[in-house]
Amino acid sequence: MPELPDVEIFRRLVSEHCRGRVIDQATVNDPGIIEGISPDHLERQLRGRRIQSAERHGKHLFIVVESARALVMHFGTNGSLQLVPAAGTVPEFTRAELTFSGGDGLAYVNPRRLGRISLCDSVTSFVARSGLGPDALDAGFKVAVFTSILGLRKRAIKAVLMDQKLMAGIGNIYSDEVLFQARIYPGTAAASLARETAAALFRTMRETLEEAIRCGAGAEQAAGRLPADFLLPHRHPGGTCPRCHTLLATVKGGGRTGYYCPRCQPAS
DNA sequence: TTAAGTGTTGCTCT
DNA sequence: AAGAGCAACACTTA
Repeated sequence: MPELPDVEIFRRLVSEHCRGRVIDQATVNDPGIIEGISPDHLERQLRGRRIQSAERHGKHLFIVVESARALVMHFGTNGSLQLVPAAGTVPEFTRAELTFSGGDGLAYVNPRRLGRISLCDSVTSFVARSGLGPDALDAGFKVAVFTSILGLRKRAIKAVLMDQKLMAGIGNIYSDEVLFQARIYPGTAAASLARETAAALFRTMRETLEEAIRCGAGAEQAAGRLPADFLLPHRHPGGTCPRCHTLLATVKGGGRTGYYCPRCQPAS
């Protein structure tokens, strides 16, 4: 679930509720979730430090602390971030937790343990080291860059949108959503899209992601608040197109299933 | 009860 | 060398 819009919601949660707070204690409940640093070391690095800001690049969340280092979080397939009130108990599957001086805290919850937490020196160095492409929603990511990325690829447009090394933030769910909104068949070779079609896709991609964020993204309860023409709530076996009610079709690729409307997104 | 499914990594094969 | 396909990771839900 956590793709760009979902992680952006987490970022705003941290920015609104944790910025300026002093980390009283960092607790690692599951050492398997921590990468490149010992839980002990991580706890020592964070204790007593103030949270400066929350940033995001693609599906990665960065909680920047005053030492100028940042806690990097990836949520895997179903992780989330939840505020824990001072008197509250931590949610099930909490793998790590930050406790603030007021007694309340922030829980990193991840049932399937597919996510990762690490520490980095800066967002830019982490992004460079990981080889991540530009954030799909970054203001500096211009349409000309997008079209040139597509123009070089013979792969399916869906695979290109999901490739974090080409651009960061879009996964299986939102690649389906974006292509549905743009009315493009997911298996279309990226390079075969006309320049104007690619430019329109770029705009649709940004609008769709922004709209998802506006609606609260991710969480199941947000599904009801999404625009009526969103594919997301319908992308399951037996689901029908929110526009023309045609039975949705699926396309396999990269070990996952893509949903699309065979009528609105015909294969050319 | 079996299988699919959200993402990433790393490996093999073409 | 790009790109396709697969298994692995752990667990829930249909």
